[in-house]
Amino acid sequence: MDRATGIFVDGIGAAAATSGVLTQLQGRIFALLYLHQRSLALEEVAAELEQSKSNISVNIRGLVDWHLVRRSRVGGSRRDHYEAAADFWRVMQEIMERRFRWNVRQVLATIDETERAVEDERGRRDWVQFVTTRVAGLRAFFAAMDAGFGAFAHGKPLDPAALKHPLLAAVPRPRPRG
Amino acid sequence: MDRATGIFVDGIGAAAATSGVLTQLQGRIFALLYLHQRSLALEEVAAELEQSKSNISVNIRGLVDWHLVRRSRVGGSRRDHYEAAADFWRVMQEIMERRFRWNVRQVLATIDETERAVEDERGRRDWVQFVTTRVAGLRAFFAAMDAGFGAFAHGKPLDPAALKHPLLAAVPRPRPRG
DNA sequence: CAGAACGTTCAGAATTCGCTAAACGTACCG
DNA sequence: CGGTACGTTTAGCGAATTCTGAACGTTCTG
Repeated sequence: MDRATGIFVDGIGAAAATSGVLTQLQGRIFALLYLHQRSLALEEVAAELEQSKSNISVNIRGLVDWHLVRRSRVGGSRRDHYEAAADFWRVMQEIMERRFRWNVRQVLATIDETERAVEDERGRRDWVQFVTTRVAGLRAFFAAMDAGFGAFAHGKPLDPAALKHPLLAAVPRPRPRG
Repeated sequence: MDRATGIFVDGIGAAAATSGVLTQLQGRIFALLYLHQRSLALEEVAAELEQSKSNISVNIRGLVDWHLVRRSRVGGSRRDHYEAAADFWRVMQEIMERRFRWNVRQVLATIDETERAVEDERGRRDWVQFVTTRVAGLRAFFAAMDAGFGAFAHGKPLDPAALKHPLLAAVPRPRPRG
C-alpha cells in the first residue's frame, strides 16, 4: 500500500473508531476500498489490512448494511468483490433511521413503560405528580427529535426551534385572535 | 429504589449504552437523578446503583461535562450533591459541537494530510487524478456536514439539500443573468 | 493541630470485546 | 461424484475496557 493510501486508511480508521457508528477496522476497510478504482476481493482486503479473512468478512457485512460498500460480482472469478459506495447522503439517511432514530425510540419506549409502572403507585400523590411532569418533559424532547430526524431523512429541513422548546411545540398553539 | 424508577434507570441505561455518547452507567446515573426531586450525594448514587464511589465519581464527571448533571452545594453538608439538568437542547448543542463536529473535522484533517501525500506521487498521473477527485467528493460532503452542524447548533435550520448534492453546493453558482 | 469526612487517583481484578484459526457449508469444476 | 475454492460460523485466546478498594490529598471541625 502506498503512503497516501496508508495515511488515509489510518486517519479514517481513527475517525471511525470514535464515531459511535463504525469500528476502526470498518473505517479502514472503507478507506482502502474508497481509494481503489477496481473492486477488491475479500482476501485482497484482508491481505492489505493484515487481518484474517473471517474478521474482514464479519466487518465488511456491517459496511454493506450501511450502504457504504457494495458487493459486486466480477466476471471470471467466483470471489465476492467489494467496492466503496459514494452516495454519502444515502448512508446518512440509513444511519439516521436505523441508529439515531432507533435509539430515540428506545427512550420513548422506556418512558411508556415507566408511566405504566407509575400508575401502580397511587399511594404517593406528590411523587407521582413530580415523576409524571419530569417524564413528560423528556418525552416532549425525544418526540421532537424523532419527528425531526424522520423529516430530515426524508429531505425536509430540521429546525432546532422545535428542540429548544419542545413542550411549547407539542402543545397546541393559542389561536391568533381577530 | 421503587419499581418505576428501576424500569426507568434500566431503560435509559440500555439506551445510553448504544448511544455512542454515554456509557450504560452514565445513563443509569442520569436516570436516577432525573427522577429525584432533591439532589443526591455521590455516595447515595453509588449505593442506589450498587457501584463503588470511585466509579460513580469518574462517570458522573462525564455527565457534568455534557451539562446533563449539575453539581450543587447543599447547606449543612459538605458532600458534593448532584441533580439532573433538564435543558436537553443545551446538551444537544454540546454533543453536536464536541462530538459530531469534532469527528467530522477528524475526517477533514485526514483528507488534508492525504492530499499532501498525494502530491509527492507525481509519477502515476491517472492514479493521482482518481484519488484527487474521490477525496474531493468526500471533502465536499464532510465540509457540508461541518457547516450544517455548526449552523444547527447556533439555532439555524439544517437543510438536507446541502448534503444531497454537496459538490453542487460547494461550487460557486453561475451568476443569474440580467 | 489532630482527626474525620470527603473526592480523586491508581494498581490490579474482572469483564467485555476483537481477532484468529479451524471446522463447516456451499457452489462450482473436472 | 470427489475435489477445490471460496464465505461463514464458532470456540478460544489476547487485548482493551470497566470496575473496585486502597492510598492519597484536601477541607472542615473540635
